[in-house]
Amino acid sequence: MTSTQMNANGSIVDADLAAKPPRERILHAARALFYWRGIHVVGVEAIAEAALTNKMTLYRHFKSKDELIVAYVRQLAAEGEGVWERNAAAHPGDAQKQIESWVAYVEDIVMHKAERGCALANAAVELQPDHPARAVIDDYKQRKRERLVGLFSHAGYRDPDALADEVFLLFEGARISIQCGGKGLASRVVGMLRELLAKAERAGTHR
Amino acid sequence: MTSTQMNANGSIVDADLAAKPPRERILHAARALFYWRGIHVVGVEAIAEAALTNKMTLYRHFKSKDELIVAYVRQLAAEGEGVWERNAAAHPGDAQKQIESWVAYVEDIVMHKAERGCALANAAVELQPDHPARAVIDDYKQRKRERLVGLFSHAGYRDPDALADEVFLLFEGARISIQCGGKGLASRVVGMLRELLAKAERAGTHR
DNA sequence: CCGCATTCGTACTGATCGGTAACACCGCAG
DNA sequence: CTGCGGTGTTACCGATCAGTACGAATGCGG
Repeated sequence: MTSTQMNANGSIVDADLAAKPPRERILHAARALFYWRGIHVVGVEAIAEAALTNKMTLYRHFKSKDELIVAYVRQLAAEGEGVWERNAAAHPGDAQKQIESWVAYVEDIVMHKAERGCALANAAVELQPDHPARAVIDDYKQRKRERLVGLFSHAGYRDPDALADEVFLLFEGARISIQCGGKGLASRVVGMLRELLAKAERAGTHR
Repeated sequence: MTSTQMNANGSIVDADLAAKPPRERILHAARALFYWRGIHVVGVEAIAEAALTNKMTLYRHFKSKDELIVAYVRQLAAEGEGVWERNAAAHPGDAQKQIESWVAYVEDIVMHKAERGCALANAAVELQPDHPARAVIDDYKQRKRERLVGLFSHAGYRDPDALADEVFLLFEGARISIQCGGKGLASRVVGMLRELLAKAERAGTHR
């Protein structure tokens, strides 16, 4: 985890960024600009500039802007997977603890991060369905739902599929609602998730 | 309600479109192209062409592309409001029937329309937070939630605010999930809504 | 120290963007 | 018929887009 931050203007605040290899810098800059400003409104020149390099170097590492977009989306998906794996490693065999940890993670996301919503969902909105990055996004979202199902199943919930659907949709709805309507609505999703899980657990145990 | 349709390619299939005044045609074309392809990737020339006119006429009716975007968003919001008002007029004083009608409307949306998600949410994703259209979107989403609260309140549900939040987030999550992951997940939202309302109603009545 | 391959930066290409100027055209009122 | 507002057409503007040619700089093995 780096200490890199970016304000809404897109200017990068990262002291040790210059020390990293160019490809990493470019991906880093693309990530921030794509997220905060949008994929199609950001030109490759702006990305190269934010990465403390130039357009030529960018095209030496990425064949085209589309390929950079795919790399951007892949990076996001890989980080999301990493969160799940670290969570599983932190509480091995304890699905209930993993769930609680995930809810805390969601709380952090909704309250302090993701002020522009889910980067992958935003990318899906901006990209045509046949764009190669869309497959990455769809796979990630599906795998995320499957992880939820597996978690709820292991934790002994009744009907883990339905529970995962509901949790998934609530989370997605919260993230998309952050940018149209503010954080107030989305911040209540954590309480809803906790209550939903508590009720569902009872439904599974008092059979 | 017109019989206008548009395929994913953006070609307009509307016989009596040529008879309408230019401004209406332009808005009509912009709506389809903005929704299916995205706001920033569609140029004004393509819009004018789809509207069976040219760029000059477009700029005679809209000062700039940004103003056209605002008009596009306003049109969407106005239609959404119209649905609510017609629903209220169809079942005057009967909040429960209005809720059921709304759920059926959601089912229709999720199952047959909105294959690219909510047009207003997509616009919010594409536009910067300070774009004038964003205020229209935020207002609409907030009013929509307030309508849900009012409906649930009149129908006698306990804690209509919390219920409206949950319903709202589920619906928003379903719409954003249509385009990343397919219709399978989103189609289950209707059952979740009905079950959620049934449970909440019981909670309000067996006090 | 030199030689060489890789990387970098300037400057460019053709295309397209949003937006405009100038003018021909059409229908309609008088 | 003449005038006139709205529409259509063509050409253009400066800016910016994705992508590239090519020389300058650079690091590194010898």
